Amino acid sequence: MATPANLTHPDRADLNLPSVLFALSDPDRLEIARQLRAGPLDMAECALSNPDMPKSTKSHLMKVLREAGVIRNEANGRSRRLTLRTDDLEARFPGLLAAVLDAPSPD
Amino acid sequence: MATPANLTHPDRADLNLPSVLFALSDPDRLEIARQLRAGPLDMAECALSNPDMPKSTKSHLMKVLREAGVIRNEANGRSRRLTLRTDDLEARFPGLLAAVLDAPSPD
DNA sequence: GCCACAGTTCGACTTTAGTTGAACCATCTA
DNA sequence: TAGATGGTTCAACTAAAGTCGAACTGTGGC
Repeated sequence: MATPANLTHPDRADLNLPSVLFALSDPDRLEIARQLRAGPLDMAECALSNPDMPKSTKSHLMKVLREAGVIRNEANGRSRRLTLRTDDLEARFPGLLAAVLDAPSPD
Repeated sequence: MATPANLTHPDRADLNLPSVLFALSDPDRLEIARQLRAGPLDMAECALSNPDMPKSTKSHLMKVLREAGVIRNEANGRSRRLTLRTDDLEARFPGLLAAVLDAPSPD
């Protein structure tokens, strides 16, 4: 199996619209994407609605975003560097990311 | 219960981003939204990937789109008139609908 | 080396979403 | 007003997604 240190990421050409929309259709995952808009963050810096969320659950959220191609998740010392795949998403789905992240939510 | 003839639709102000993204994250539902882009259609005119889909399943797809506020579903004689809520979506989530419907999909 | 740390993965479980036949409800037509 | 038509709703089931403790892995500090 893939070692935890080397996670797989879909190629830009393989980004799939339904998967991206699904990944962003969860309030927690959407919030993560919004936080990453200003630049990469280490995983521990990513604040969620529920600060007591178990790390396995948080890791799962990241997995869904990563497998959809919304974020990159790379080893960074003992931590994890999370990066929004802005360029890839813009190239494949022009205007989509901005429209989603700029949209009012929850209200 | 609400009679089949009078379905409820969320107000523009109540449109919720995660619900809209979720509704559009299914290939069949996305396809329906795309078909409605050119203008309203009667339900029977809406062609799906699987032409043998049971009507209860098709009705369910419409329900998800309607409850998310993506489409209107109104009585039209013995049929149903489906309308994309373009203006409401644009007002609440500017650029989102166009970005989604213009995006390449499945490839 | 050993240990603490930050995160991933696994496995079992709960929850939510999708699927479908059957019953039902309006509407149109004869 | 009876029957056919086009759809919704219900109920029961299947499938998929979320949750989270426990075990595991790579890294850094001592």
